Amino acid sequence: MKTKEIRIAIPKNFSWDECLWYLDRNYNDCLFHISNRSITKLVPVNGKQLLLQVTGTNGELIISCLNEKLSATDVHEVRDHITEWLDLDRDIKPFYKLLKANDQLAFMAKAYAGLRLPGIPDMHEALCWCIIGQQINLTFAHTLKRRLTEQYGASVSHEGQIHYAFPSPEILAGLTVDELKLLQFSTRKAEYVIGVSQLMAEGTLSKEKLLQLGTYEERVASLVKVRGIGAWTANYVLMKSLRMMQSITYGDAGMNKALQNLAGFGKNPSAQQVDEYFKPFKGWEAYLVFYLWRTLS
DNA sequence: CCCCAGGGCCATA
DNA sequence: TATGGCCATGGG
Repeated sequence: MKTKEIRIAIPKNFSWDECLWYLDRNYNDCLFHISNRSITKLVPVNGKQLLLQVTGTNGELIISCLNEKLSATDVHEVRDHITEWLDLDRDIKPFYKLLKANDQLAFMAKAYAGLRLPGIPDMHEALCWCIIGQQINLTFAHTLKRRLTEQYGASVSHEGQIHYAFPSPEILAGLTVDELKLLQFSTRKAEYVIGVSQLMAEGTLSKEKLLQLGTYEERVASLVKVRGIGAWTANYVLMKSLRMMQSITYGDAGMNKALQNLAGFGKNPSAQQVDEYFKPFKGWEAYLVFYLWRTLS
């Protein structure tokens, strides 16, 4: 069943080890498996759930599909998906130049050399993940995500292991608050997840519609109108799903903690303080947030 | 027992 | 507009 391997050349300033380390750090994520320096995950392509295995070697990423034969179109889509997921097309050298110009942050360019910002291409998944993660610790957030995914997500079994995809908007849109409370969602989280899923299932809210809005501010404003989406969630989603590099997750507990550790910030810095600190990193704010998170693990 | 976690809504003034 | 209570749960 194994199809021909797809190979993607590894760009400069990319480290597969850093990528693996970050994705595998401590939380037992339910949406991929890592073993032997390979990541295996389900990826929706052309209406199919492809079980892809990605391995980094010297100079290239090798991707194979474990459960389907790939058409030429599939191959093209897979290549695009992986490239976007791992942010392979970005030249991050300018970011490192900015890091090195900052005494407090210069160490990151070396310590985390080649670390890319992994995305969440599926905006529905990104939104739900944010809602789940609001105001609770990441360990419990991952527990909730796992329960939701194992209960309602599509799955593919391969060599004794079950691989899950995040549940579709249509499935979650049809749930009741009580069904999610059984998984230990709070009433609010349940309402938000169902509400967002309904908007996405009916097409009122979509990545495409968001992309049609020209500016960053318009996109934030559009997202924040939705119940359950505040400034933090909007920025997180623009960062991870639309890959907007100017995203700053204002109020983020992790980011604040890192700024406290590295830059002597107080517990709850204002948006203005954060903006001031980020000012030299124009166009790379999302990467700075991500590297700040990296210091916490 | 307390407080805080990769927040956001809602009531109140 | 600003502030405070509330939410579910686990860990320190």
